[in-house]
Amino acid sequence: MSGCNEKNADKRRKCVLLAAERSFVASGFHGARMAQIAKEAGMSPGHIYHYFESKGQIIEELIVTHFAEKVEMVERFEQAGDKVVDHFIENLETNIESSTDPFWSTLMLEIFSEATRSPEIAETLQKMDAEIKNRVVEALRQNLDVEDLEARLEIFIAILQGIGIRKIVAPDFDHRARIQKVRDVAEFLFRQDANGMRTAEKVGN
Amino acid sequence: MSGCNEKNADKRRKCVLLAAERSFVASGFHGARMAQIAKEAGMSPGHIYHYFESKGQIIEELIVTHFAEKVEMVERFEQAGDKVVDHFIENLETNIESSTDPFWSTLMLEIFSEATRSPEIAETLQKMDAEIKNRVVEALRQNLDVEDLEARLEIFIAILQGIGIRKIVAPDFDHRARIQKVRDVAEFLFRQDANGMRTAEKVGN
Amino acid sequence: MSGCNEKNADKRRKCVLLAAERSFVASGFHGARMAQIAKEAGMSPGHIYHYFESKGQIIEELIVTHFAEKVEMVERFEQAGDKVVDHFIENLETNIESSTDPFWSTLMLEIFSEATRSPEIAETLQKMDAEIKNRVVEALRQNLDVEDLEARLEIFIAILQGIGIRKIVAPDFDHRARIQKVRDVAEFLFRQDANGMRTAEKVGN
Amino acid sequence: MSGCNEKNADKRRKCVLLAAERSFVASGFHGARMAQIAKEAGMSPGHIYHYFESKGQIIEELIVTHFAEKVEMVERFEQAGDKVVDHFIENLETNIESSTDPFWSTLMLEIFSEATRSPEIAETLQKMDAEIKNRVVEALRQNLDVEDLEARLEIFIAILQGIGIRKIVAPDFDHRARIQKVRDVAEFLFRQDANGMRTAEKVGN
DNA sequence: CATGAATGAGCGTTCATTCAT
DNA sequence: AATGAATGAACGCTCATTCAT
Repeated sequence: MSGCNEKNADKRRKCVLLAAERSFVASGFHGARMAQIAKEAGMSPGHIYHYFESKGQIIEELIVTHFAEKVEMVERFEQAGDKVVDHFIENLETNIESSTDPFWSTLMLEIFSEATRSPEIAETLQKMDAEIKNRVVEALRQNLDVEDLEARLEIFIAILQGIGIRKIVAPDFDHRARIQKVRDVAEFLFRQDANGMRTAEKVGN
Repeated sequence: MSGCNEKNADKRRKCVLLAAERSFVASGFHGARMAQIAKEAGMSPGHIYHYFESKGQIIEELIVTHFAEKVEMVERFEQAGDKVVDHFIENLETNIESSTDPFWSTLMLEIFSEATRSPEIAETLQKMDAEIKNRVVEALRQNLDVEDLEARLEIFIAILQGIGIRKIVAPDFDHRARIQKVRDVAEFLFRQDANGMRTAEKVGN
Repeated sequence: MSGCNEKNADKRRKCVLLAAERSFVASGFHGARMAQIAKEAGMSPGHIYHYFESKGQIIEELIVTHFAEKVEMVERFEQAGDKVVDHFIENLETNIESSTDPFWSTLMLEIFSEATRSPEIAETLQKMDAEIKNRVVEALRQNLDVEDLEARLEIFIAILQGIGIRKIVAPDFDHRARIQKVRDVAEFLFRQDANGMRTAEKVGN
Repeated sequence: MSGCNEKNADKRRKCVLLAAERSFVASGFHGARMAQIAKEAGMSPGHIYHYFESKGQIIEELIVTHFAEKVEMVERFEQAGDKVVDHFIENLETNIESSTDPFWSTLMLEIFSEATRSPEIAETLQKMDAEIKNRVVEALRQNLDVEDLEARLEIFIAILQGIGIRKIVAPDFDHRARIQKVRDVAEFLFRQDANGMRTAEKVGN
């Protein structure tokens, strides 16, 4: 389909990863054929094995790469100092988009699905997920109850991952409305006053 | 393993569906073998084709069945009249549990994953999802802005589906804390005062 | 080529072994293709895997079977009591033929060749060879020096195995002359008088 | 591993043959990969095709070379005049060793094995074997019955080739004992007195 | 002369599906 | 209705060989 006329070996390798990614999104890990990936990468099936030992290795590398990108995203938050929450909510749309574009959603679905039956992939997944969460908690902790923060973050990540699924299951739904609502929930979850004051209100009831 | 000595044809058929379900949860749609399903159902591989035309048909039927169960759940809500939200939030834990137990999560993950590559399954999925959402919106609409309600519901479903993933990715996280936080968000999203009064508060700011 | 219309599973299995044997003789262990074996056995390639786990398993079973036949041959000797040597030399031609027909020679060559690089096959081979030799030594030991007997037997087996090769390398050589000469050497090696007493007796002639 | 920094084309060519030989002994004709041979020869896989048309050609040339060495060995016998047999038996151990060291045995096994499925290799093998035998017969004929001599030689060669196999199949057997016994058989086969005249002369002793 | 990236036919094997019984 | 032996197309992967540089 697309090919890639790079000559540099590293770039050719990256080429295969990109081709594999496209194939996996289109057909799933099991559905995508090495021949399809090869065609997509503009090389022969056999040559892929110069860069990767097996189809499984390509999948694993794709997973690791994807999580590394998420970690980078988190690192950008960390640099926001005590304005983390503001920075986070301001850039919510971008973050949601990067976490849930159909491409990644589909890939993540494959990964999650694969994790339910491959202990190795499950372990990789859990480790990476834990690292990201810990870093975010660290960035957000400030003067808040860490345990409660973790729970709020857990739900927020559930929303992000759930949104990825929603885009597949309900592709016609107005995505701007979706994001706006996520923003409301994010404010509810992370604004200091969102939790602190709520209790007070309840007292008022 | 389990088998099923039913003689009635319909029950034998259901037997296959249950066996397939167990196999799919254990090994995924692609990983589960017809031979495995047959063994689990206590019949020969060939005989499954008396009840189903193909493996794909079994999968499709399983999806339809699963959504029919969700519809039933929704119908129970509908009978709660104007106490829908109270009823819904009171039973939140049960609902979350039934929507996200590992068994269903895994199956749903398979279904979502399959939907990304099978247009027929994607269509089935979207239709059923839309029906459920419409029914819930209908039950909840009362005196609220329907468009906004749809968005809030969309996010809430995203949370439910996301929680299913979270249980797989972060199995060690305290699930009670997770549910408690979902309850908070549900209250934030659906309590009349949660949105109506919030505005007032904001005005107060 | 030949096929085999057996219905009995055990016989179908044997069918595959025979077909594989023919294929291996014709093309070697590596040269023979599963498709060729399947065709020869009169079944589909896939069906072979109902009877055997892999090509390697077929090879291994063939080797074990072959050696079992050799052991049976040895057992017939054991029953000859103190007439072992006479019985052995009288039936020399039959024994040589059964040990060196082109079919077995070729197969053994494959086995030996394979043994040089597969430790498992080498071990199987060495164990079986040792068992056969021990049994023969036991049968022949009588009142003779066992150590020397072992050496003579070793050379005799070398001749048998060498003859197998000769039939491949020098197929035009008069085989009767070959056998006659082996008989002379066998007499030289195993007749009680052949070593030690020989000279004296022959003098008596 | 070893490489070879020769610049002379002919020597580079020989380099490849030696590398191939080592690879074939280690992994067999089928097991050895062109890449392995290339690495061993210290050049690129592609460059091997400057010297050889194919892997098969390397194998064939190796066989021819090996037999040429045997011919040289025979030529040294020829120069011994009427002391051929004495010379031959005196040097028996050396000859056996050079004919049956594990390196050559393994290679010969590969060659014999290959001959069973490649008519060209079989023909080459048969021609060279015939030439060697004829030359030896010529050297030994003296005053003996040629036909019988050929048969005795045939058996002796069978022993040599069989011994090569024995070293693989029964590596723990005392090799000195093996050689001593071969010497006995060689004397039995080739000493003028060994057949017919033997008895009388021995009496004379 | 020399490289090594690239090819692609072909291998062993799997498994949804069929069909004789 | 029920079996399970049988099929065969298609997969992931290998490796002798080619060829642009």
